[in-house]
Amino acid sequence: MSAVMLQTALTKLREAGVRMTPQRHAILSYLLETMSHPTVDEIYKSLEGKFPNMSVATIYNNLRLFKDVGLVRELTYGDASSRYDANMSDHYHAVCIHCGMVKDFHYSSLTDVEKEASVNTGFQVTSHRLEVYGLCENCQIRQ
Amino acid sequence: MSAVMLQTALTKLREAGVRMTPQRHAILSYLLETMSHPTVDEIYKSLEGKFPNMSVATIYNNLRLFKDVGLVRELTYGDASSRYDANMSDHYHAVCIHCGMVKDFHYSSLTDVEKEASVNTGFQVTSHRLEVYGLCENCQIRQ
DNA sequence: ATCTCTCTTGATAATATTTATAAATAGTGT
DNA sequence: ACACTATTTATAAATATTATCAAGAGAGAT
Repeated sequence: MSAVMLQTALTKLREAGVRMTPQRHAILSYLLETMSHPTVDEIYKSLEGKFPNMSVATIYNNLRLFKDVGLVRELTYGDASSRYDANMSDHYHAVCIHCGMVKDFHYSSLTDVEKEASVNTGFQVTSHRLEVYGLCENCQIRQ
Repeated sequence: MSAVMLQTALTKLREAGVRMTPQRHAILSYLLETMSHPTVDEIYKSLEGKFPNMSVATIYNNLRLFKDVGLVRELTYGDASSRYDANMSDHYHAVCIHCGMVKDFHYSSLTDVEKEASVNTGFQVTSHRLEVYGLCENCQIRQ
């Protein structure tokens, strides 16, 4: 599964005229392998074994690139670090208010909300974001 | 309306044992008067006529206080400044992706989502956040 | 009205995340 | 292998927010 997704992503990048580099490849495959919605710092630490000299700027640059091409989604959390999700399928997130862990869940897409919001506000609505907050299973035990 | 809400808020603070100060009063009443979900900087600029020496730290401190007491809600947007909403009634937000403006809208509360998410993820869900993104009326014209 | 205790303010430094800059490096097509 | 250009690295800068602490000001007791 992951291997196929990586190939698809690489093709997409090639078609977009994006040059492939070892760092770029490593960041992308790490994102596709993990389900953990990592932060920049987590990616940095995970790859410093393979790339001891990699700059954090490289990670930021590539994540923005992947975002622009439509390969990853950025999840922002106020002043806390953003998290990055390479799972572009239709899903939502549950965020732990204690440890920050993010877990996926599915729910029938809220197309009604976008229509309703558009009528109500006059906005030309293009997307929405839904998250639930609470304690993850680990943090429930520890409290 | 606003006057009543201010009284209610002041009572709530007094009951919580919070000391009243001119700055605190000004920030709170400004938040209750405006419907614009202001940032810290906007609050700062709006009040510098009355309080030329007010520190931004004072605004941050008081907003956190109001948040803890349950008088305002913080809306976070990644690396951009947070916005603050003193309307604690049940509603959602439409955010303009061009100018950042936030407009309220109403929608039948998504209690189902929280239940579904809880079952799906094992989280003990306490709240949710829903936002729609798009172009506000002004920015639609200018594009 | 004044005293006193304690909380708050204001000024500034510190922290953290992200972006900008520029020289060195490395892809990729020819 | 060459040359052109994008990318990486290292570092500085920008931005938002929090921490620190001395000075100032509420509010209840006297």
